Amino acid sequence: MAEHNHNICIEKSTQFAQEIALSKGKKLTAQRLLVLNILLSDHKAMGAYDILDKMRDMHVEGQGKPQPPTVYRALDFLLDLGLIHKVESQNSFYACMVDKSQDEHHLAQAFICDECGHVDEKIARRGAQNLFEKAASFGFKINKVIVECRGICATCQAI
Amino acid sequence: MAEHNHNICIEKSTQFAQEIALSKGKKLTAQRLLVLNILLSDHKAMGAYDILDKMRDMHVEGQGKPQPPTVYRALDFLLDLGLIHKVESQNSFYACMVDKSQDEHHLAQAFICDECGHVDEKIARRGAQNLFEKAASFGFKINKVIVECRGICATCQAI
DNA sequence: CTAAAAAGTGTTATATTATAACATTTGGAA
DNA sequence: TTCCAAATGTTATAATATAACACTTTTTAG
Repeated sequence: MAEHNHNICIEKSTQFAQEIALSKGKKLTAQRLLVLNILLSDHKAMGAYDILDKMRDMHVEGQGKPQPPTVYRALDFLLDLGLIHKVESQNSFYACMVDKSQDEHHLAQAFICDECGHVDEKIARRGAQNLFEKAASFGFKINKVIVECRGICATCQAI
Repeated sequence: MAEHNHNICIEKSTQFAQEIALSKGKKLTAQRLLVLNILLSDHKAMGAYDILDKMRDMHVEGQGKPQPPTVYRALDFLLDLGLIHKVESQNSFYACMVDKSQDEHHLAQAFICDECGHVDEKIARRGAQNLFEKAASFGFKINKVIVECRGICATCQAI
């Protein structure tokens, strides 16, 4: 992965998350940042209860352990801001990889490895345009598009 | 909907279902046909438990009422044969609308109305090709593609 | 500054979606 | 006809997600 400096990736994502939250009058609280950082720690899709387990592992003595609503609230918040996305076909979540300062309303295509869970996210301008045109041809008004490619990543094929 | 004769649609779908099951050495039993017919009765996506409720409504006295595994088994069977598809983004199922005798390995694009649940299914040749090429460019091997467009159908917009 | 409102969090319980495990029945093949 | 494989019935439970309400913290208006 010569092209991906992950420290910079995390730093930039966290910083951008702060900015976008502020710009929408929202607060990126400690809990929300924790969930984001768990998802940023590698580019793998994780289930809500896996995230919850990580939060519990990290939890400070003397406090109750986090419960499902805690993680789902943070996930909802991050989804709203577009900082993470859901893999609908496996009920998992991953940190968005697109620099949204460049491209706020993109059609994301997720390429999810069924071996290791790694997610690559690409932008599809032409693909989005085609879908919107096709929908318009029979009067359908699209609100949201989901494109998920399930398969095996290059790394896992090499193993 | 001048273009869609639904009686013919159901008849053809049921007949084709029989053929494809036979050709794969499988049996389209009464239960499986019941689930398929429930989904064919209109082109709406339904949850597994909604289907189960319909099966229970129809159930004959003197027998136990069907349980969740019953409907999930039938759904799995029909999914395997490509006779139905799952809407991953809402855990629902709909009867496939494509004439698969013409086009067995298509990339299906589902257009799901969030008002009425109606599903239109289109085939995307070019879209599929673009996705496979893009995946190949970074060594990703696609096994399955999910494309779901959520929005409002022409009929519901007119209301 | 302070009271009231709003946003966020903690906690318990429960809803929704899906499957495991094992017993029983059915429909053909040997 | 007996045996095998496929299908079904049944009970229990796993996995995913949210409702509801109490409490705390932050923001805002006066």
